[in-house]
Amino acid sequence: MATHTSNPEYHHGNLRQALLDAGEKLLESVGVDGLTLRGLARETGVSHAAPYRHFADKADLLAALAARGFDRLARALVATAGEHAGDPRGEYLASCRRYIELGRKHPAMYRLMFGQPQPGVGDQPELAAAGQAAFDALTAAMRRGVAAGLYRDASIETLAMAVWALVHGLTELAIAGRLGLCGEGDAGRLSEDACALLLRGIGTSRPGA
Amino acid sequence: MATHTSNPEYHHGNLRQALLDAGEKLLESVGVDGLTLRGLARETGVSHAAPYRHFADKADLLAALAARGFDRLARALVATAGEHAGDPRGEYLASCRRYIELGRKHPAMYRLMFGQPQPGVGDQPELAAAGQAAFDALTAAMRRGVAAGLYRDASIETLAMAVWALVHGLTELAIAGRLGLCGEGDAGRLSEDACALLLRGIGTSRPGA
DNA sequence: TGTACATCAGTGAACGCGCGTTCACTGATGTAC
DNA sequence: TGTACATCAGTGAACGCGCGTTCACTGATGTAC
Repeated sequence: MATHTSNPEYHHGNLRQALLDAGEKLLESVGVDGLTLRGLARETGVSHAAPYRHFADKADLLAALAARGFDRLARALVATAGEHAGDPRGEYLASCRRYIELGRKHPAMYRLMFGQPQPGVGDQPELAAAGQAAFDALTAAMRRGVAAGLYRDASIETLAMAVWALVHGLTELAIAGRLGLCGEGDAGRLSEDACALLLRGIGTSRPGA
Repeated sequence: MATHTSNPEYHHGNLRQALLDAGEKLLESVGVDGLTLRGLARETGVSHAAPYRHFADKADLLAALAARGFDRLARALVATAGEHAGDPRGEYLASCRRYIELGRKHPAMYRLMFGQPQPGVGDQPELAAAGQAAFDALTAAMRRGVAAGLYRDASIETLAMAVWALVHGLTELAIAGRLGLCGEGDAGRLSEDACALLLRGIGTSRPGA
């Protein structure tokens, strides 16, 4: 029952979490392709064999990392919903903004989540569940919008996928440095405008036009 | 002036093209991460040092490969425009469809084009030009639509980026196997509907609603 | 038409590298008595 | 409270691997005379 923090050298106590924390940091500094199990152990101050106590192999570690990313995304969407209860239009715009910001802030993590950098990553049930939860958060938001009469009567799946694809595309293009190729290029404004245009398309109202 | 095809064993004649051809094939069978210079040489039936006659290093080869992808994309968009001259709405829908199909057919190539798999790939001017050409094709299409009164008076950049982000997002999600998570999941129909919804948002007309 | 030579495109041996993974081990921890 | 022991988490040496890249070379080609 005693806490495990007595000796920070040996019997680390929470190596699994520490590895995932370091993994997120390394991911951003060195990219998905540069992330190695050995580098991760180095960063964590542990022998290169230690991670194998907590992860079956590299793909397993990567999947756990990606699952973390989806968790964070889902939580961000749920939080945004809470901040805009009863205002589905505000929720829509804020959710889009938040989604894109999150991806741009952690580009390597975002790409890990949606890439299949290593064969086998997709097989992990923990990862699949986390991804599904993030999509469910988005679907729930669309459902609220339909109930409130914000969106027209297309199927929820179609609405959710259209929105997801747009914000995903904006995020990926921003990460790739291709948002605003024409020069003026305020990527943030472009994203906002694009999301507003889609809202016009999926919405019932005819705001200012 | 004589053709170089006399001896297929030595003095290959067109190794550069052959390497790029093999590169496209390998890309699809083995993925970006699995593509190696040595594997490429093997596939082409040439020693592993031979590619260095034609490419400075691996990043250079990858950049040339990605440039090819953008070339094809640009040409597909231009061809689609030709097939729908005077019908901007038809052009919009056909272009979206064609874009997504092309990406789904060559997922690894598509990801190479928009990823930064190796540091330095983005520095290649040939690649930058090819990417710009593809985007220009899309921008030109939007300009025609505005001239024809199809789209409202948002800036061309905003219109083009909104469309690009949506088709890019749809393509990436499809590649990642995340289009149609809800089960019914006809990814093709979802894509069509999403593009039509955006058209409603960017368009001037109020078709059937 | 024939020979000498410069040029060019490939060859194959070799380099060093860091990786993922395994394995026998050892040090720390907590529990049973 | 004190000792014996099972369990667990980490260590460090070792494995084989395939990679990107270099280099001195050789075989083929085309041109000058």
